[in-house]
Amino acid sequence: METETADLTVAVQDYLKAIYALESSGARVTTSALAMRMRVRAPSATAMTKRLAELGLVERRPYKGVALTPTGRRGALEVLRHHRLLERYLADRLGFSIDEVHAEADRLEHALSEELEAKIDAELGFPTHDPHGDPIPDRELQVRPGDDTTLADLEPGDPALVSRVPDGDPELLRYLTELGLIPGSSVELVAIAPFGGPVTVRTELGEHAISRELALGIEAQAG
Amino acid sequence: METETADLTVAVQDYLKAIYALESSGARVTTSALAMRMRVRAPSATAMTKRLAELGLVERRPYKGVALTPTGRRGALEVLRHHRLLERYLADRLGFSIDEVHAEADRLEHALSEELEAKIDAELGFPTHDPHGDPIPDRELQVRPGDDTTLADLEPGDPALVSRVPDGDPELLRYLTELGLIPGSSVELVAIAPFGGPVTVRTELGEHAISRELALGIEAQAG
DNA sequence: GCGAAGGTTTAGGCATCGCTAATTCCGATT
DNA sequence: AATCGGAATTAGCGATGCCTAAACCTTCGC
Repeated sequence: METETADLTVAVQDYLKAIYALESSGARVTTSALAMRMRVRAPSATAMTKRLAELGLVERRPYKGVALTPTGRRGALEVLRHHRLLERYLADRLGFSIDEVHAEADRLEHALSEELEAKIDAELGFPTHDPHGDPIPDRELQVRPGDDTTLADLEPGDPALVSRVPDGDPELLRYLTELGLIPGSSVELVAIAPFGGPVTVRTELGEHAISRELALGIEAQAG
Repeated sequence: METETADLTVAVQDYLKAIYALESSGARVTTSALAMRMRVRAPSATAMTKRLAELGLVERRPYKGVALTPTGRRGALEVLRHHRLLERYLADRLGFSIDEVHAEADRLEHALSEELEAKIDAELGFPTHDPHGDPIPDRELQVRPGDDTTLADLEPGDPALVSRVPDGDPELLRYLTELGLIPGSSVELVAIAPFGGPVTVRTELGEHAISRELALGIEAQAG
């Protein structure tokens, strides 16, 4: 009897998602990082990593951190697929804006059956990316990697298209919407100030200066 | 600070829904009836009715049963509205069949935000009934009453339209689908056998005999 | 190499929601 | 009116998942 993702509690699924995200960002998955992301105290995170280890979902090294097992990774990707498909659906079919979809999807993702997942996938024409530009794992849970070119990597004057923005912060997403810096928008680098200074870009909505860190969080590709 | 439906736990919302259904069916809401419907043991139901009473959602008379307070009824109707709107949406927009929508909606109803509820409602054109013919409480949580005419109340030869079928039992709903006895189908009473015997009806899919009890569970109106 | 600082874990609790076993209550029958 | 059967409740427990307080480990700076 295999552990089915559907049988995992909501909390377990949320932790898997968080651990996957932390692993993806390259950092070691420490108790404190996990607790921070889950908005939970450290002892709660410790307790949960023990449970995850018992369930065979993570490899746990006390005082060092955790790493997803293949089973754990599969669970995380399943939840991620649900989440991103829902975001795409809410944006395309129900008129939600890019800053609203994340919170809605967080609520719905755990209540999605495999049948509904499949129907939504088909109805949308098997989309590959969510409204923030994050890749949607396919039915085999394969994820296409992004190409990692950020606004700060562009050459001045080269036309490009925004392909990915940070998800999860509605304030930021509303700000980026005002700037015309959401996936699909055309953008052109104007200047990058030295010494880690701001990055100036021109979009359909005008010229804007944004911080270097923000620019590094926005991906774009030539086009 | 009022108790918001959204703050109620999933279990509490499910109990409210069950109590509302039992009250609607006219029966006294006893511990055992509630436990049966919730697929839970009696002591669990007792414990929960205590919690509901503390939350001001039911009036509890030990050894007698419970009755929803106005607040409790509001909570139940809110969940019911979510449930039936979702059923309508799943059937109309995602191609689910009438026997599948109930289980899906049961999972999704607790994860529905007020915003998503409103968008679905508008997208569907403010529907008044779910696919089984059950009325959807409107935004003010008002429920239009059905007119209670069942197949067994028809006069032989009178044309009628099926308006409501029992929800929740997929097997039964597949059977009714095969018979052409789902909401919107035209139907005509052929005969009612005496002594509580079967009821024979003609639908677009032919002539069928069904039990008296089932006929009493299917509503139809002249047309 | 040692000790302080900070991150991690253990210990002990609380809320929710289910269970079984045992007890109590209600009402119907005699 | 007493009794008996079935329904309802109480008692006590387990799993999940959060918390605070206290103890513990690791590591970094000296």
